[in-house]
Formats: sequence, C-alpha cells, structure tokens
Amino acid sequence: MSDLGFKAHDHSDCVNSAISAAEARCAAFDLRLTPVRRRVLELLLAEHRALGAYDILAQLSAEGLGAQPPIAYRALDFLVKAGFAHRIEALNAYIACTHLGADHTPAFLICRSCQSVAESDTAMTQGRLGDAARAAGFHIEHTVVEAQGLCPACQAQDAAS
Amino acid sequence: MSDLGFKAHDHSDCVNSAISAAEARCAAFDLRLTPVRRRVLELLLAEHRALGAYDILAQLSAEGLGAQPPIAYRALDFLVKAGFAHRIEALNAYIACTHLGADHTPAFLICRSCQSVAESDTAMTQGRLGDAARAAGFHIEHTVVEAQGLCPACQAQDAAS
DNA sequence: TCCGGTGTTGATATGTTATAACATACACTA
DNA sequence: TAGTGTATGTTATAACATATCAACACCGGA
Repeated sequence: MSDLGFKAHDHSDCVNSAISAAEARCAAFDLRLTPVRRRVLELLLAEHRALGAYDILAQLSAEGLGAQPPIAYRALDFLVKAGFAHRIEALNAYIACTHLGADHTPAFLICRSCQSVAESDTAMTQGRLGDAARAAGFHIEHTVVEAQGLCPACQAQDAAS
Repeated sequence: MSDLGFKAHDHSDCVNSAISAAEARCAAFDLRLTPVRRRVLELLLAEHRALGAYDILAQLSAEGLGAQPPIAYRALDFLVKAGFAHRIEALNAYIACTHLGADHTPAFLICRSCQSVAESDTAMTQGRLGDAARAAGFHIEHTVVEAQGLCPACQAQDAAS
C-alpha cells in the first residue's frame, strides 16, 4: 500500500518523475503526450486529490488550451486509458496514478475531510471479491474499490477539536 | 455471496417479502414508508438491475406521484439511508437491497451486457482493503466495491455467438 | 508531390445527473 | 389551536458528460 497522499514528501520530485515516466511510456507504446494531455496530467499530479473534469477545464481555459468540455474529457480519457490517471467513481473526479507503469487494479482511500486520495495497488480480484465472483460464475473485467473515511491527519484534527 | 441477480427465482415472492421486511423495519425504527417511498422501493425491487434516478422519476411522473427531480432523489436518499437500497457509483444508479435487515458492507457484481446486478455481503473492511487502510492509519467509514464484467448467462451467450 | 488514412483538436449543441432554495401541506402534541 | 417537525411541491440551476461535425496535422504509399 502506498499512502503517499497522506504523507509529507518531495512533491516536485514526485511530479517530475511521474511526467518522465509518462513520456517514456508514451515513447514505448507509440502514444502521444500532446500539450493538452501533458498539461492535464501535470494539473492532476499537482495535488494528491481528485479533480473534477470542470476543475481541469477551468484551468485549461485560463491558460488558453481550450474551453469546451470535450477538450478536458478527451484528455482525461486518454490519460485513464494509458494508465496515467484513474477515475474516482464515488466523486465523479480524476486523479493521477501513483503506480505508473505497473498494470494494476487500483483501490483508493478517500478522505472526506481534506479530499486527499491515496492509491493502493492490491489485487482485489484475488481477495474476497474474487472469491465471491468465482462462486457466482461471474467474470470480472474491471473493479471499482473506493473507501471513504478520514485520513490520519484529519482524525488527529477531529480529536483535537 | 448472494447471486440472486443472476438466478431464476420466484420474483413476486422476493418482492413481497422485501416490502414486508421494509415495513417491519420502518415500524421498528420509527421511519415512514410513505406512498412515494414505497412506490420507489417497489420499482427498484421489480428488477435485479440498477435504475437511474430519472428512470424512477419518469415512472413516478407517469403515475402522478411527482414530476420533479427532488421527488425521486429524496425518496432514493431515504431508501439508501434506511438500508433498503444501495447506490451503484459506477452507474450513477440505484438498486434494491437484497440483504434487508442486516447491517452490511455491500459489494456488487455488475454485468455490462444485461445490466443485472448481484449483491454480496462480504465484509470487505476485513479483507485486503481493510489491511491497507490500517497500514496507512486511515479510518474507513464507507466502502464502494463494484466489479464490472459478464454474468454467467451473458458469458454463455458470448461464447455461442 | 499528391493523396488518403488516422488521430487530434476546435466548436456548438445537447443530454444526463444532482442539488439549492424556497414554499406548502400534513401530522402530532402540548 | 398554535407550534413543531417531517414530508412534499416547485422552480431554477449546478455539475457532469457526450454527440456531432468541421478543420488540421502527420505519415505512409502512389
């Protein structure tokens, strides 16, 4: 489990390495990290929390990179398909992937107080959900695993107040 | 695991018993199963698949029970809070609970072909997700566990075609 | 060089899901 | 019968997402 979202760390470093990794992956798989896509990825990487498509769009618009919803959605779709970002269903929002490169089945811990999100890469399909699916004869293609609650910092703050 | 959603069964029986259980629970906890709420629950129970709020609303409207979005959303909120229904985040839709009475942490198997949904009551918090959360010091309040794929019937159909 | 295919972007419009805000009705009870 | 709380009715709008078509860039082959 990576709880990067909840920990202090060298953030500019973590952004830079993620962008580099994305560039490498695009080169390897013949994908194009165009200016809009790259900027959207940067915006997502800038925070360890989920951003709505319209948050992204507002920023793009302010920077003259496009002002219509499809601009943002297309870039986000690309990033999600390429594995550079994930969609958080419970929030209708998007977050940069923190396990770039690995093909994974992500699970998320979402703080309801500070909105920060941590990504896990545990293979849920191998756990109880997988057992249940096998018992039912169900073939899993994709899983959504999102836990909502309080991160360590917000629990402390809660207790203090 | 209950895979009721994927199995033949006496459906009118399963609807009736669910309504009875809901009535009993309302009586016990001093909740009110008003006409609109009851009708929405019936609509959800009528199918083992998720219905959007606007599907519900269209039906209510046709029956003269209210035509504005808040009517449907309020009834759905009540049913979800009371534990009579669940929201499927991945579909932005709602489904009747098939484990009424038990306080549970549901997980869902969603067929992308026939849209049927089966509900499990495995306690995911005790599985890998729970381990990950404990390791991160995260306090889980609510979990969303939804697997998308193909149900047994649709797999068979797929293979045949 | 031209051409056609593919992929990306630009732009308008629309569709879908969800909530805010405020008013009214109804039931219980003091 | 006035007061309180819960539920409902209504309008408007916020927030999220996609369909469609036009324009343009890039690349490989004729």
